[in-house]
Amino acid sequence: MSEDRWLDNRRIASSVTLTDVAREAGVGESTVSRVLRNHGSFSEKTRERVQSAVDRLGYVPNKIAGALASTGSNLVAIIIPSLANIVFPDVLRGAQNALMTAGFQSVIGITDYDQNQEETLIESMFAWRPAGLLIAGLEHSERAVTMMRASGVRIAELLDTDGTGIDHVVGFSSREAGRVSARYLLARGYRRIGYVGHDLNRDRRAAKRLAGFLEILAEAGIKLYDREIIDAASSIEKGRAGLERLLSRCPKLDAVYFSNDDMAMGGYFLCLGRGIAIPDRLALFGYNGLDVGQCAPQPLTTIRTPRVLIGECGAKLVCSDGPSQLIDVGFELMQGATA
Amino acid sequence: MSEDRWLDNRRIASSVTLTDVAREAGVGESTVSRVLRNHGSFSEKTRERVQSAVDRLGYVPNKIAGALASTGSNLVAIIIPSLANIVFPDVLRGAQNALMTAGFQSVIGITDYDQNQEETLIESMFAWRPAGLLIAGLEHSERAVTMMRASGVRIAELLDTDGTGIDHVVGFSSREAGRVSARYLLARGYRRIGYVGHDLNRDRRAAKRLAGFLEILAEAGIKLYDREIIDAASSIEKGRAGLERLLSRCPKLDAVYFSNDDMAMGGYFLCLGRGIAIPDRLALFGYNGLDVGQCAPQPLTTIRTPRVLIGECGAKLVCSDGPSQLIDVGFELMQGATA
DNA sequence: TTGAAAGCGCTAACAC
DNA sequence: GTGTTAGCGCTTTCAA
Repeated sequence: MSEDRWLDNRRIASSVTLTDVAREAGVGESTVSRVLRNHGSFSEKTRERVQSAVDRLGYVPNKIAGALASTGSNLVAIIIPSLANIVFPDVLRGAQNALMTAGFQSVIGITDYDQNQEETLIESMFAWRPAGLLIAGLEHSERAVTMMRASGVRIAELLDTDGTGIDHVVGFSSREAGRVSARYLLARGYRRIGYVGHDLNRDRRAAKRLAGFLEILAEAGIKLYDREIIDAASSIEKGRAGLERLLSRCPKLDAVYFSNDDMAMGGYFLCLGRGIAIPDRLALFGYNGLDVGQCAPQPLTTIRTPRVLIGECGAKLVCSDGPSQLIDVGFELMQGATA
Repeated sequence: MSEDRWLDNRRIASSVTLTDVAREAGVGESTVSRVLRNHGSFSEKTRERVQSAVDRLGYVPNKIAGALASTGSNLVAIIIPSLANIVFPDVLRGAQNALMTAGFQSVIGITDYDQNQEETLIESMFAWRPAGLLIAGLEHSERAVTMMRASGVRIAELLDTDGTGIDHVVGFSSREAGRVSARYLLARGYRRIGYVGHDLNRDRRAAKRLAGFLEILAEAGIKLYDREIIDAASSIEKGRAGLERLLSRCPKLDAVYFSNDDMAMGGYFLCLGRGIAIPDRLALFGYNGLDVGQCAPQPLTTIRTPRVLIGECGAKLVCSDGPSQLIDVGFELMQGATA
């Protein structure tokens, strides 16, 4: 250990340095560095001596120093709104998977759907000079956009293609998902259609879906029968409560469009409990294509979104250089038994 | 910008340094550092000049350099087996929340339930000299334990208390959860009890629950009627398939203990679809206390685990110094309508 | 209250 | 194939 370090109790264990290894192995520092990174040339004999010194000392390279010296880290920043909505763990999973494979590590931040928080996070992540940034959505504060542009860091904006991106964009059109849902319900003959949703000010993509949905209804000369918006994050319980309230106001509804599958499952459970016949008495339409909906006795009619794939694609783009890309991964309408 | 940097196109934008700020503000580097960290003394006038220079230049402090100089980062490593099982996003959520509040950033790693992978991750995270490490479970490879011990990094092992920890431990006894479940079913009079579970070699805590469950059955002189183990991660679909197979072998079962709520929901859906009366014809018992189970027409009888809390506690412990603690957060049996 | 200077542990020329 | 040396951008004494 570097002499004076013996005095510092707290850090003895973790402060074996490359210099120590070099001394132990009886070679120069740069030689150790070369061997460890397997870069440049050295003899087999040297590699063995270094390796054995590393093992003997229990040396763990200090990436902080490494990153500073080589101006570049293997960190990739990921910024998402929440972990409570399954969408984001799924995206994260795809991203993590691709990143680890490529030798990157992810630093994550949660905005709680708050643009100020997002701004703060971007700044503090950039302070680590990440190799890339994956971020949910296309809507950011002006300052956030400026920072991202100025950073020189590769960016991938995920989950949405309705708008303009900064660098890479991977997702699909939420508006179009809403449109497709509306066309489907209309084609099946439903006319007294209600909506049960959650906090649209925060979940911008849910708002876009509803906008697309209403657009098609309007084209068909139909207006939404009624809507029930819950001022909270989406959940099964909120979906149940929302539909309950909506039905008590409008018993004549023949179909309900939900802001996502969680909400729709709540509605489904309500109907099951009350003996409301699905889809004859009431049709239900969700969004996301979650397992829970697909395994129910009557699979939920919904739209499946390739969340894991989006994370993967974004991660790959950000790790490789090349021109900015816009990748529309699409979505798929799953005809179940609820609409 | 530092003169020679003008030549390096790729990094112009992000390479305003503290030196640049000092020059722009007409003060010394250490003064800028003090102002930025709000530490040490400086005049109000100076703070304004520095702040304005920072804004003008769009300076973002380089934490890599900062961490190297001060030997200490604000990074906390989090290592979990998976993101596909809701348990871990929940733990992560709790941890993230506490960490951000305390000014830390989290670097996450996924082991995919693989101890070698875990070992590799621990090593590469330690290379960033994190302030702490949150890791799921108490079972690690020998080398992993050695590295954790030697690192000097504060560790919190989460979700399990059945075993010996390295530093802090936050969780509850999985064995005891299994025992409580068995006692409950026995007390309700069930005797022909089956088990439907997922890959126990990988999910050690599920294995411990089953062990506790069997222990109580054995004490009562009862043996498990039959079991169906699916060699895959838990999911609603696998739960359904598992129960289906089990029932075809043992139509006389009167209760089934599932490895978790996902699996149990699959079983629940199977019964719903087949018109199997719950709990009279067949009782179902889960684990985790997920929303989906609690919102079903017949709430699932299960054990609620304080996942978010565990993440929070672990994070707080790791960020503050103090003696190693063992915190048993307990769990709660939720009597639903399925058993 | 402020500045100068010596590192933090590593990488990357550049000699040899 | 290997060692020497000059930084990377910051924090931290220590004087002034």
